[in-house]
Amino acid sequence: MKPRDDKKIDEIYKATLRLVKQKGLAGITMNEIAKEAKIATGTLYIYFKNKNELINALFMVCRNRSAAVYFKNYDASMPFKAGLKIIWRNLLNYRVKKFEEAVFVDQCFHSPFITETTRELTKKLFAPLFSLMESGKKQKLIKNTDTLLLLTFMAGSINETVKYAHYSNKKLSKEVVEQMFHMCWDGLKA
Amino acid sequence: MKPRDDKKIDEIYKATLRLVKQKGLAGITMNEIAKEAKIATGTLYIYFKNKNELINALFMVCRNRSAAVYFKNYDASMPFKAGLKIIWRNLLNYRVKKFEEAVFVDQCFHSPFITETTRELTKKLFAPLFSLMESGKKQKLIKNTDTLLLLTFMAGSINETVKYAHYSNKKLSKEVVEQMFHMCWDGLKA
Amino acid sequence: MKPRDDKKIDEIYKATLRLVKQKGLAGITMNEIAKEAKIATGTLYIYFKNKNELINALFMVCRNRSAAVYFKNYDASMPFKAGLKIIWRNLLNYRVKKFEEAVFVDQCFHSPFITETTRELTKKLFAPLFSLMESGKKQKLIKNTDTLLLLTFMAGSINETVKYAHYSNKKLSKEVVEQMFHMCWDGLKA
Amino acid sequence: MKPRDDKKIDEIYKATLRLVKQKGLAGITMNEIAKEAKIATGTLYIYFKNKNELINALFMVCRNRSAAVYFKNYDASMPFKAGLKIIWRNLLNYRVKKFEEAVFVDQCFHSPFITETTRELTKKLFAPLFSLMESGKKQKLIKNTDTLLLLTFMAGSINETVKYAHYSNKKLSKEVVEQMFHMCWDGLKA
DNA sequence: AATGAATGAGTGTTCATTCAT
DNA sequence: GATGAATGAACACTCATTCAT
Repeated sequence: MKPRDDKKIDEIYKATLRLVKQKGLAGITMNEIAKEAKIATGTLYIYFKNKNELINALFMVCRNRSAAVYFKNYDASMPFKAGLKIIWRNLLNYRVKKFEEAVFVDQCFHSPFITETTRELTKKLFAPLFSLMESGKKQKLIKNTDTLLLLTFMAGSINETVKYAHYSNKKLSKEVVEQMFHMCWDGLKA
Repeated sequence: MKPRDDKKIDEIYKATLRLVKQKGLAGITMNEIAKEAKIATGTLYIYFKNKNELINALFMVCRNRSAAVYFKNYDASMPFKAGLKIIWRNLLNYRVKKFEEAVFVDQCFHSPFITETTRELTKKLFAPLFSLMESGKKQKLIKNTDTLLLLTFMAGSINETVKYAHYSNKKLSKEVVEQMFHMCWDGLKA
Repeated sequence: MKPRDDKKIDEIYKATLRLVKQKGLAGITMNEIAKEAKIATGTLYIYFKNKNELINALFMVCRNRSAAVYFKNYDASMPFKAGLKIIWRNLLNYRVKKFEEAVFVDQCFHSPFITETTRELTKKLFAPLFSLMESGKKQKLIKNTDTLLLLTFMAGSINETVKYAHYSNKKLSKEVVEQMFHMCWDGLKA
Repeated sequence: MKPRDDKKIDEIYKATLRLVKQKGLAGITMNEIAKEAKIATGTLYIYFKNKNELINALFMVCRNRSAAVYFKNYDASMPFKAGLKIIWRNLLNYRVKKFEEAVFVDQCFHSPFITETTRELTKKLFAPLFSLMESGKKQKLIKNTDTLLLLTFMAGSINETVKYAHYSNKKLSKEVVEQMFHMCWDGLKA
């Protein structure tokens, strides 16, 4: 017997991400995904019930992966600014290194593929970041503003900057990254 | 091919924007657009050669409209911070009021519909904003960082915040808007 | 404007019947139906939402048509045997002349296409035949057996005979038809 | 290719009959058959070269089985009516007890699966019934009509009645069966 | 022999586009 | 110009069949 191959699932995911980056969610077909993943069309349907489920599954995988990465090297007992910088850097690194995943996730939010339940599950993943900000506020280190607004401010500047860097083919040098964090921190700090 | 029933063209645009917001670029068909615009499918093809051209035309319309709005009430002779605040507010207002347009434009960037030339045309529209930032840097009012990085920082926080507010059904109160600008300014300032 | 063409529906029906007779319900594809009806595949879907609805609609058309034919030249005031003979002959003629329809209807009963509601609607069409048998029983002209059993007996012999004649390429001569009715009548009569 | 695991072949046959009764020949797949028979898809192809051969083999099995049953307890030396009644009853019993087989065989006649040779083989099985009728005619006990017509008349009323009873969920009581034979006999007799 | 994953031609269905009215 | 029926290539998905284990 030929066992089900988990590597194949990964190939499918990779193929999908590559194609979405190239042509957007709007432009992908199941046939293309299969070809890109070097399997037959039918094989796709062994691993995923249909296109919808493939997209949703990949969406959740991306979200989970990113959440896992965000808190790498982070420890809740760190001083606030140090902890924030680590997470900030993780966020940036993730979006730079896994640019395709980031693009895919962004595209999904306004697509008919993502179900409401998938959308909601995603919120739960970022709780630790929320706590960090709350503690920053308590310590009067950052502005006493709505926590989600603070997070959005931080995320927004990262996301947009990474997009800009990617499409203008500029590498984010150490200096630029430091400048970026500097801007972000100045914006947040009390 | 393009007669002057501008009302009809506008209906088509509105219909498209409404649908893209609902279902994403991936999910709309020419038939749906026609139905939503209350015209026949064939009529669509009197006003636009094909789907591609419809999307591209609408993309350019949105970009032009937004560029026009960005510099409302702005005058290059204003003091830097006052000018910046006006533009900043215009940007925010545009994205809040014309949320559908913003979503559409964002979706287009990673779609097979937008041609490279359309993509490039869009850059030219924001020259005045570029100049403003340069002047701010000369006056040592803001950080001496790559101008595009500064712009991206500003735009990113606005975009993400508006999205957050929209999807969480929160209105951006005067206070919140002031706080947002405060964060942005603190981030930029020297 | 090109109006919707009722002739086309008829062409589709005819094509379907022809194909079902040739290859059975199991073997038909929408493409074949379209080709046989000399229209494009997509056109099929203007007139019928999907394969299921096409089959169901045709099923009902056949049943209605047959019900209409069964009672041609029949009048409830006729003497019982005369009336019965007319209906009997109508049944026979229908199944001979519209053999394709009869085959189609038979095939449908055990198919996944026919919905329960379609199946039930069909029962209502044969009420007059039911009344006739009841009256025959009251006049003690035919056996005092369950009416549906009498009807089934009559229908069964007709159906099977027509099939036999068709597949063995035998024409049902006047004499044979008389013999058949004779057998049927002898079977029914008290 | 065909090893002797007769149990497995039997399971496959049973599974097929069950499914055909449920969804018709049109609706079954090899996968479903395998699942219903509790074997792997590939195993199906060890026992049958392809779908066609499976259906044809099952068709022949059904025909042979039925032919065997038809003449149970029958002896050519019996008086005509007694012999006929035995066979008649066997036919009825078979179609009641093996309703699934009967449905399957009926469906096969108009399917692309059954080959012409299979169709022809089937005729040979009913020779004894043919002889019986001929002898009945010689003894002037039954009508002097085409023998196949007489047989068809008999078979038709049985088939249709069993279908009717099955789908209306009525059991055929001893009385009803007697009435049915009475009708059949009256129809046949000289 | 038995398994069920893998295949890809073929299915039902959709949809950008054309065309007769 | 306006309509919406007609088209057929292309899509999502299925399924008879094969094949590696």
